[in-house]
Amino acid sequence: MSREHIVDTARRMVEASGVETVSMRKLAAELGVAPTAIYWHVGGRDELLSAVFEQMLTDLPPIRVRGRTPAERIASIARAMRAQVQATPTLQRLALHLGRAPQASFSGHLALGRELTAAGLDGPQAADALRAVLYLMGGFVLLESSLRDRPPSAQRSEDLWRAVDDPQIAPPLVAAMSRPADPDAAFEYALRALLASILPR
Amino acid sequence: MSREHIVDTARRMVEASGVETVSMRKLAAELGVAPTAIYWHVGGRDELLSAVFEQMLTDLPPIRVRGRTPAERIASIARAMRAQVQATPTLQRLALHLGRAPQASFSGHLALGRELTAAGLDGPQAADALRAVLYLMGGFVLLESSLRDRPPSAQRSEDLWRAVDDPQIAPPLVAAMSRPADPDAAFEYALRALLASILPR
DNA sequence: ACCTGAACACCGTTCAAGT
DNA sequence: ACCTGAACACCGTTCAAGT
Repeated sequence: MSREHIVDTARRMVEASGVETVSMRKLAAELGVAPTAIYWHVGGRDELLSAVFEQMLTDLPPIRVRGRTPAERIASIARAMRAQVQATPTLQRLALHLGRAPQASFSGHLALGRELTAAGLDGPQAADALRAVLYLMGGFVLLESSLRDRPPSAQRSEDLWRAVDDPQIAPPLVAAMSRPADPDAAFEYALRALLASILPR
Repeated sequence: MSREHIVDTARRMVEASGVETVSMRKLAAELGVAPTAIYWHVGGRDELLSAVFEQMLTDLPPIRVRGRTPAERIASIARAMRAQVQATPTLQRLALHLGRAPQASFSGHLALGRELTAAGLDGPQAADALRAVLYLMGGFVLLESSLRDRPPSAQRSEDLWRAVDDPQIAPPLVAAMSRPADPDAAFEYALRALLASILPR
């Protein structure tokens, strides 16, 4: 019944069934202990979740940079960050819940900073570029996750498009929007478009 | 004690203090009635919130399109959508909670479809472009809102940057990242960069 | 038709009491 | 030092009973 054992158990529960469903009482039952015993070792619920978050952070592998040109290397970082976020949905939900989203991806921020410096960008312009890439990546994964763990009653954008009959919109466009999006392709498209405008050539 | 009166009261409460804090019991107290009376008129909590969502949707003003060139007009739609989302944070939180985010911004989707058609784009390429703009806009506002209503304990990305000491990152870039971001400027920057690559010229 | 009251199965957290 | 039990102030929802 150490603090370590409690945090480990909480982490297993969070990873198995999500942040929301983990309660102090269920955790206590899992530990075979009274709910109030937990408060002696860790603080309240949010302090416990913070400890879980910190533990998961240390297990995060570093971001690997690939490619030769600056555009390739920056794109590879953005892809790696997105992949890491997608591979650790629980960590991301925790980060969001605790308001520590920046910390969960900060090693990627630094990697982007290094590549932009190497590409010859500097100062406010480099910061604009860095933030643009971060916003694009972060926005994408946030959107994707909010689409993924939607409630059962959720509507899909495709279904709304299928009912569209607007003479000012080309029918092939309506047809294309009525098919499910390929998020990977959409991300590649937007990322390339952004980087093409951002980087000096 | 009509269904209408209940939904109106729930809406006032949601707008005043957020989705999470509205409970059936508090709403009942506000109505001067037993909690269980609500169930006769509307269904459970989520059905009630759906009714509030639908009522708020009908009050949404249409998206206004400005500018002469396709790039200007598309940019104006993206800006208007972002402004509308920012002006209706309660509606957006409701949409997210209920999994109806697409519906909350669909008039903007259609406006983009019309402008891309007018710009001569069509089929899958137009759909790629449309989705890229939507993802950029949606991602931005999601990120901004998750930064805005962060818990009191939240860290800011600027504070993390202030502690950075990496010889491979130019000091002026570190300094720029240590200052708070201007979200409006970042959005304009990313939007322009994206549109410059997307639109045929 | 419409509302109440009791009840069920949950929450997080505090705090005095035990060992 | 570490744990329990009772208690407080909450949840959403069901359902028999009242008028």
